[in-house]
Amino acid sequence: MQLGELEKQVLKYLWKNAEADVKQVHQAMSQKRQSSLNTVQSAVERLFRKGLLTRRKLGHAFLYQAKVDKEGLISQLIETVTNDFVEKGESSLLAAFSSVSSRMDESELDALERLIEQQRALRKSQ
Amino acid sequence: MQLGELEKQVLKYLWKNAEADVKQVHQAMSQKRQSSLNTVQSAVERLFRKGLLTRRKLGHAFLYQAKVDKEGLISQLIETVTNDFVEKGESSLLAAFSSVSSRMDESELDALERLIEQQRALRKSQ
DNA sequence: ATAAAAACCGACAGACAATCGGTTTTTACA
DNA sequence: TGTAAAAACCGATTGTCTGTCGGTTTTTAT
Repeated sequence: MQLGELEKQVLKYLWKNAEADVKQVHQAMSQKRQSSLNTVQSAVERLFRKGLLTRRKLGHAFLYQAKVDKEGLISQLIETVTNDFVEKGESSLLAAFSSVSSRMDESELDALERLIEQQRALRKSQ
Repeated sequence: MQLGELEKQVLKYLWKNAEADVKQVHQAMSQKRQSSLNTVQSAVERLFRKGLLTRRKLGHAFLYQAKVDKEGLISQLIETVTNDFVEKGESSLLAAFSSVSSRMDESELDALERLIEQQRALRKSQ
């Protein structure tokens, strides 16, 4: 999946603000760029068509909401860019990890290990 | 960085075959697609301009070689797709990891942990 | 010197994001 | 219930990037 700059900004906004209509998104975007309302409308609709947003009608406007969270999207993007380089049968996420691990320094490896433990603890408790 | 299908295939070929000229690459590509020699030439040059290949003249042809290995490229791609979603100061690689870890199952977590240990062992021995 | 081989140049088509003007649809309410 | 305003939707344009090649220039072996 291919995301443009404006689309990413919209997503980031919707991760911080649970629901918003196009007007609000446009308002927020105008901090960083001066896109017209229509431009923002297009970007939001593109994201909706891509399945990254949900929406519901409230009054006369749609309220849009992020359908995937940041972590989910990043995972998805990683799988996308990784997939083509992974033999079938192999987990592309794991392959990605092994690609990256050699580029990490000691402290990052430590942090990563802690992450794994955290993840395990989280599962035990549920 | 944005890579097309043909470009990816060229890279994969050059990872398996240390050095090759355009003719050889074209030869290899013709297994999977019937691009003209010129088309392959363009793709190879684009990769060269992107800094993903090196080359040296041998006889009357350039011999091209992958400059990054598969792991390096994947890391780079992950950083690219991740960067925009990561607060500055935060390691985007680590952020990517934490995004993905919650999508992994037990066995993948185990495998990941083994990878970390492997990585550490590798470092101690060098 | 020259012919063959390879590199290089330029052009075009097809995706896709950003952009926005203009039209249609919807809805609140006078 | 007719209408104005708001929002959605449509269509067109621009710019970037990949795939695609034809044609020209450069290089090199003989």
